[in-house]
Amino acid sequence: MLNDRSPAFSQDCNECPIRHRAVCARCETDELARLDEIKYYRRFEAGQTVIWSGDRMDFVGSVVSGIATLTQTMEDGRTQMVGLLLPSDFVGRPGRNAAAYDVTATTDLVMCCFRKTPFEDLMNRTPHIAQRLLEMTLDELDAAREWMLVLGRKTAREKIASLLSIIARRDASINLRSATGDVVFDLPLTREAMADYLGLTLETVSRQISALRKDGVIALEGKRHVTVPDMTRLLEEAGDDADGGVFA
Amino acid sequence: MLNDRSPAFSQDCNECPIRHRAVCARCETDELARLDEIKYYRRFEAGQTVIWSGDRMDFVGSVVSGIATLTQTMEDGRTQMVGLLLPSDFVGRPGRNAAAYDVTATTDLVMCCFRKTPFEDLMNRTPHIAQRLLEMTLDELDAAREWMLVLGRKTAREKIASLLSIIARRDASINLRSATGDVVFDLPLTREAMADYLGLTLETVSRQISALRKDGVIALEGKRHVTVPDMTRLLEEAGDDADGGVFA
DNA sequence: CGGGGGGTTGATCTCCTTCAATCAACGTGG
DNA sequence: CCACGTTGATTGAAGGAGATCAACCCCCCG
Repeated sequence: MLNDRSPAFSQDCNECPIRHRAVCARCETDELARLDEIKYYRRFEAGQTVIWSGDRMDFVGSVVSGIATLTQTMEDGRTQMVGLLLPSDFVGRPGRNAAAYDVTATTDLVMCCFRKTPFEDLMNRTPHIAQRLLEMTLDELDAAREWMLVLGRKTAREKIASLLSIIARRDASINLRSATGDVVFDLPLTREAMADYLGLTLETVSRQISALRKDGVIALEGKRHVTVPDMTRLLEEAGDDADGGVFA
Repeated sequence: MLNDRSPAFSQDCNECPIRHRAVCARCETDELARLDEIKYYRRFEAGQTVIWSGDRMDFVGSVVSGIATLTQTMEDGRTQMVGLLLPSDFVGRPGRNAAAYDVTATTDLVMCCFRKTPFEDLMNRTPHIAQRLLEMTLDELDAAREWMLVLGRKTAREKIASLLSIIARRDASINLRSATGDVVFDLPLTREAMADYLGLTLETVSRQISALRKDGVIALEGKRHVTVPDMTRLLEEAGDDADGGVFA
């Protein structure tokens, strides 16, 4: 049961915060109207499972607000996060009946869902949707490949720095730079989730974050609130080219 | 310069070995004709670079025969393979001008290339191409995510077993099972390329292959020719569910 | 014959995991 | 209000999987 404090979201596409970035981004008014007919909102509390790998999936949808993760689990319990879903990201695969991964809400989550079969039909008749979905899927593929470099070749310290860079960059548009020019954000993940993301143990994550703090690369208030005094320095620590990005 | 032994491939789509699996898989005769107008074949020798990351890319295309790799490199030289391109796989991203990865031929390679701008135009007018490309991209994304689990959470031995399983499975359709039911194939990669694939060093690759041989999981003739007496055993070693696959 | 590319094997080192104790923040019930 | 349990995080000590450095082999080719 959701708590009473959750705001009553408008489901009007015109007021939708992800209107211009989600699968529906390129849709015209009439196309939007047809999507509207098959859509419904769903809410999940932090920690709740959206769907289990292998489960029948009768919807696809977009993250409207909050954060969700895609994870894979081996029989012996080892888990690896394979996707981090932020607002506007798409969940589900047209043409597939069962979920391929566990999807979990890591914060309170609102999703705009479409019944799968009608969505598939509509997609086949609406190039604007298919085009946008292709574009988004190609972006995700690039992100996954970037991530493969992180997982395969970076040290624990570089992995942490990479993750912090990604989070900082991802909501850079929305986000806060303090008056002094520092980059400031909250970690949306627990240490354990970060470990699952990076292929590490939560202890190593904790140690490396402490190390980055001691070395002045980041500052922490509480466990989650991060300040980056020098973004270039953080990018160097990540082993990335320290240029060309939003923060150059 | 290509050697004289390379066969003179027909460029007739009707005789194309990847006709039913590549981007053009769903095309009707007339659509195929239009693709034919903007296509040309290119050949590369084993070891040759198809394109460097960052280079201008004025074509996209399909692998017709041979194997290519997608790799990413850090400034200090660490490299990670992020894609393995087999016949029918697609190279390049519509809408992007520069290559995002190094593409290298690991065997002699034949590609069916399309001039990029005309291809993009055609794609926008031909849902059959866009649909197929979406499907292929989603498959690649799944493969990349599978790979992330391998990179992030598996041991060196499991990584090798996983790679062998993938190779065995990938050309299972084409491939050879000996009279005794053994699965038999040739490794298309050097030890170093395997290491770049798996986020290991080539020494570790060599050791783990030797270990699997000593333990009877695989048999080797020469360095590259592999026999798998018991596919289920190999899948167990890979840490995968030992069922549901082609070899079940 | 020499040389080089690809591969194997050995010895040592190190970074990360594993196991474990401790802590802070928070909620709950007596 | 305080004891208690829980959850998320930090820190320490010990061990191990894989990296690193190095020697050597095999085979092909000029």
